[in-house]
Amino acid sequence: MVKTKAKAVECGSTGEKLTLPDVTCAKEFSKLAWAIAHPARIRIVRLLLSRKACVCGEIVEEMPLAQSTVSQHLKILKESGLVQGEIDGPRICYCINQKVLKQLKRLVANL
Amino acid sequence: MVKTKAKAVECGSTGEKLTLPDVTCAKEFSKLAWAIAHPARIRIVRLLLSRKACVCGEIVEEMPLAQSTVSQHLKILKESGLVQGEIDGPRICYCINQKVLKQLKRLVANL
DNA sequence: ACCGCCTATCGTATATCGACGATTTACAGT
DNA sequence: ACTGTAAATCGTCGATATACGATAGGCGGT
Repeated sequence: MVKTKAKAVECGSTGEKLTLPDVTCAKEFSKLAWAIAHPARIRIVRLLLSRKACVCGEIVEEMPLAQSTVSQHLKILKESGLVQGEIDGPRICYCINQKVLKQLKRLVANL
Repeated sequence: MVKTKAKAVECGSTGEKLTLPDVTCAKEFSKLAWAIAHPARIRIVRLLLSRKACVCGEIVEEMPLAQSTVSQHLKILKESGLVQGEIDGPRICYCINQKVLKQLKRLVANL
């Protein structure tokens, strides 16, 4: 049921203009927007960007939230594709997926 | 209870970089992201952008949703500031608030 | 003044989010 | 093999989102 879905989203990646107010990519777009539609997740994204990478524990320390809650937000971010986690020794190293972040920026910029 | 809240949000409007992964503006940002975190609302925004302005009835016709549901989404968009509605004769003319849209674009671009 | 159209709001049901503590799983080191 | 740490998952709860039909309000035209 988890399905992580790290599959690269194609929507808008070719740079076309998306002029149609169609259903086109609205779902993928909204999913990405959803990922940053919470203050805690925005903080996490900024944190990851400022440090390039981060283990979960560091994130927990920076936020006034329980570990399990942070883990939930990380899961949402991973499912959106914005964040990816690599097992790096004993811990898990989270980092921003620049490709997806760029896609999000492009989608918003093309609004 | 409606309160439209067209108040200009200051966050990021001066163009500073927002390097801190702080709580700064995370709430305002997430609120804007929230506004487009639903396929139907993205469609509405695109529709409004492609036509410059639009009455509610036209939007309802383009979407597979009940009129009351569309009205709800419009309310959310209005509360976020992204959309504003002006009473134009018998109907209500909705349009994008370019200032807020630009702010959203800036916030995302500065991620 | 009445009627019909357009939009907003109310009330309601269902689904999902957001938060937490408790538990389980994975891995490094002893 | 055992232990301890790190992270994910489970189970639960209240709050909120989403959707709809029904109803209320505003405005033009007859």
